[in-house]
Amino acid sequence: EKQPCMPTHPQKPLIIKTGVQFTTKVRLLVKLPEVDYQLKVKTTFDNRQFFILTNNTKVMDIEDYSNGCLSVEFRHLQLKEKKYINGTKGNEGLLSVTEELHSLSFEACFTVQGLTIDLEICSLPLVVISNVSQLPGGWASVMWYNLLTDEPKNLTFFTNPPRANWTQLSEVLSWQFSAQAGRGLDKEQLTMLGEKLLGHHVSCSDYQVSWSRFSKENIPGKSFSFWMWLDSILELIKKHLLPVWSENYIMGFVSKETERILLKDKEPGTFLLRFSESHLGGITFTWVDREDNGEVKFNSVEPYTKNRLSALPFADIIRDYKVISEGVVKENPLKFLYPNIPKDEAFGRLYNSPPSKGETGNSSSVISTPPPSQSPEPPMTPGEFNMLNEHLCFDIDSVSTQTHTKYT
Amino acid sequence: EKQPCMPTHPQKPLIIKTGVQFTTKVRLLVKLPEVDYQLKVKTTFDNRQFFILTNNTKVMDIEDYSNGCLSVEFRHLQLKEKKYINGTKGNEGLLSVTEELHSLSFEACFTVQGLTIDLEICSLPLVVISNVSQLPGGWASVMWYNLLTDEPKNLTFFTNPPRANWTQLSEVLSWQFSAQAGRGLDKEQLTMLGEKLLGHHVSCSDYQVSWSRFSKENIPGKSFSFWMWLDSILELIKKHLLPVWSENYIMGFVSKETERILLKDKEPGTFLLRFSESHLGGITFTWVDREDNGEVKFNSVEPYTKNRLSALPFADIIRDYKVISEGVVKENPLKFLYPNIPKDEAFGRLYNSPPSKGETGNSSSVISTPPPSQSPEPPMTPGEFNMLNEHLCFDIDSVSTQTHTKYT
DNA sequence: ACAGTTTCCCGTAAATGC
DNA sequence: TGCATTTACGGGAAACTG
Repeated sequence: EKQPCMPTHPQKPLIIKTGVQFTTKVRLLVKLPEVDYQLKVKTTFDNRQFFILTNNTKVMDIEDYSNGCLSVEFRHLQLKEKKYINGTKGNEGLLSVTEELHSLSFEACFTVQGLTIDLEICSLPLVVISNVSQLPGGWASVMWYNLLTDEPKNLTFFTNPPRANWTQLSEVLSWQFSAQAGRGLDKEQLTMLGEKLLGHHVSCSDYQVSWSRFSKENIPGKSFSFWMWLDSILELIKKHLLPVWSENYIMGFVSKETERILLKDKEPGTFLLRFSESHLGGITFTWVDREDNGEVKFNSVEPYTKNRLSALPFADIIRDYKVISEGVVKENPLKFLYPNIPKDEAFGRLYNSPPSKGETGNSSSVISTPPPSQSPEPPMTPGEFNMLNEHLCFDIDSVSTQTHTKYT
Repeated sequence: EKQPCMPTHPQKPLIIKTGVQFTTKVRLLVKLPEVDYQLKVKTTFDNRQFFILTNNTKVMDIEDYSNGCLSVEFRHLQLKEKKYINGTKGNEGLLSVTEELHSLSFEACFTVQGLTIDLEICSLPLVVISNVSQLPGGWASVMWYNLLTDEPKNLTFFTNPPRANWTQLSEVLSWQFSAQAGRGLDKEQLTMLGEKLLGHHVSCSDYQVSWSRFSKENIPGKSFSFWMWLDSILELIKKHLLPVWSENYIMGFVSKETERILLKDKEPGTFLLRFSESHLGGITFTWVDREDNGEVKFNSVEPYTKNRLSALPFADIIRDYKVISEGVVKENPLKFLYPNIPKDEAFGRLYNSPPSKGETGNSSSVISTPPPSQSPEPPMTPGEFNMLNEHLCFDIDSVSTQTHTKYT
């Protein structure tokens, strides 16, 4: 048999894609008095809509490392959709796929001292998707559930999802960046996000955000929701901007107005990096310049998307950027990363390829001090997050209402 | 049932990837006297190594358009490898996967006028692969087989594959470019290829090329074979250079020496486009320049690969190319496409995006006359090629030795 | 250890279904 | 018809296997 094959989407547990292998583990916390026969556990999925393609029964084993408690790990489980479920779908058609919550159940039956014990336990709510394009939507659901309820198993949560306080939500968002991209969001960045989501109410009081506003309805004038937009940025960072982001060189979330306010009094050639608000997964830079008549001028480039960034890393783009106007090539207009860090001091050690053939650009390796990192407390702590990441992990006796005991 | 889902790799018939759907069709050319019952056909694959996952039995139908002859089209067929075939693999382990030839068989049995007729027919040799990365190798096999034998079914062809005359082979190669990229190869291009493959013997006589030299052994000093290299170029053209190639603006196959001979007496700024010989799927340009002291100088860029070309189309790269040396930006050094076509006249109408922000570059749309196209006769004509492309198509009575008749 | 081969699965495009 | 969802499969990478 094969070995590792981690669960689906290592960064996003509790989301299972049909046809893709996942792993789950059950541990029996109560110590059974001398169960000398093999304790079989059976996993089943949901009620109607999906089923487990692969072998779903295994025998519990003593965990070698810990104190002899029994556990089973199911590997290579795979979900498939049931076809022809007499007409209607399992869940009411009002919810989107990523709002439908499912659960994995584990059953075991054994006899101790004349008692037949029937254990059943089921997982936290799971989201099932059929394509990775549904992953952001699924993850939005997991976050919302996690943030707003303590119920271990409320599969109808999204029929009437509660609102979230912006304070709580912003912590979750910062945590996403922290856990996935190595650096959370600071107050200013969160303020911009809050205003984007709620208008300028944020400052007044602790406003509430609806589920729909967060991840279902489109941002006015755009063709994507707030979360889709934010997640596209997270993905861009993960794939192409990790060092630049974790060094805190990307201000990222700044409105155009704020950007101008920040830049206008700065040295010409001062620039900052921000994420595109009009396109998914784009990053751009804006620099300030002074006209001959002394007037302040702002310039930006078309956002760079993953396509362009996979051809040339962002740091190199910054190093090599040139403006050519009216047939004259000017020198690189990017001089100081806001507020006033000389470009090469900030990006020097992030440059990758040598400057493109015959290019200017100083690639000396000035080492910049990594700025101090600090993170707020999130609703889901990084420890919890990591644990979830490890496996979908359940402890049988922790959900005691699920344990039925009957007498022989 | 679903509809189109063409066979695997539309451009490369006779290659089937496991787990990917393909289509095949059988037609009964003899007109049967009044067969009033349903004529069932069964498809089977090979003997040992693979099997057809999906439904493999269908009833023949009268083709609506033609003259009432019977045919079946199998759709959504899928191949899967048989596991545990008692120790050894089906074919001797000496051959690589792409050299193992397989066949699809069709069987039908019916009774006419007291005779039980047992029809069996089988396909041309097929190559089975498990990953698209094996496609070039598989296609090499198909070409070699097609070029060097007329036997309809010699599954052991590659245990001792014959050599090919360079004259024949070069026609096949040109045909690949013609069929897949819209323009074949001219004499000069083929000469360069011949020399690459055989050293400088080509000119002397009609040299023979071994199968191994063509697609198995690496080019000296490289980590890929001749065909892998050539096919990587074909793929690059198909994906990123189609218009430029079909307009004949890519000389492509020129040795560095020839390149210098061609360019040295030309106007400074004359450039030509050639494919990288050191890396798979790369294209570069070389231009001639004159130093202050009058000495001729040649410059080239690092090859552009699919990654870079998917970020910016090649024509735009040529338009926007600038050299920056010692802090001074010079104007675009590319002036005339060899021999003497003004750059914008050649590429003008192929420019895509507007020149990058504040860029020079004349994007006026000068229409260039498409150069006359001429193609040599190939071993496999384009008509034949297209027919193969349509479906794997067999006519039952065309392989009469496969028809067994027995009496009741 | 390693090369040839297969498996895995993301991400895009196309097909399907509602 | 249009949108939500699923299926298809190329392509890169990891896993497997002799």
